[in-house]
Amino acid sequence: MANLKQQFGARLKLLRTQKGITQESLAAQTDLTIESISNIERGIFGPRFGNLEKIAAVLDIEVKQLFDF
Amino acid sequence: MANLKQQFGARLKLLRTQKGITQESLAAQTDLTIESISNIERGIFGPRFGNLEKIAAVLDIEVKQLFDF
DNA sequence: CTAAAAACGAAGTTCTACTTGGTTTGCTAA
DNA sequence: TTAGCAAACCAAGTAGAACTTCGTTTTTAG
Repeated sequence: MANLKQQFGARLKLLRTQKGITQESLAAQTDLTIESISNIERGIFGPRFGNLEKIAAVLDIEVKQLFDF
Repeated sequence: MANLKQQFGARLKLLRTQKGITQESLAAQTDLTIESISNIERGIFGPRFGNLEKIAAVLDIEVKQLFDF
């Protein structure tokens, strides 16, 4: 796969769907918009460190697992 | 340890020193300034995804290892 | 079929990574 | 002592990516 953003996005999408939660739910719990979650999952941009923490917390995983690909 | 930036910075510093390379050398190879590397290692800010890739490449490790703490 | 979930686009805003320039501290060795 | 290197530190400015908003379209699931 091309770049880190895309790999990260695909990994996030997988982990999110495995948890059975929607983009909307993840957005609400991270104080992001659904569009931002969508953009992150599609590799349009990578989240900031603060949001990395929030995302991992909502998914109840460690940050490093988001990069485990 | 407090937050992700600080944990990441400490981890980066450890991996860099283990490789025996200076902040200046890392900065040059990543097209960042030495001050930016210093700020990252001190947890002042977290690098963008593009620079995450560069840093991991210079250290010859996978990105996830930078979050392995 | 239909409704929900998500992709997608464009344009604007906000945030913070990153820079620049400089001073200071700590370490090591001559 | 002195020199020299590595890195901490600080303040202020810039750049650009993250993030938003609004709207439309497509995909997926029931």
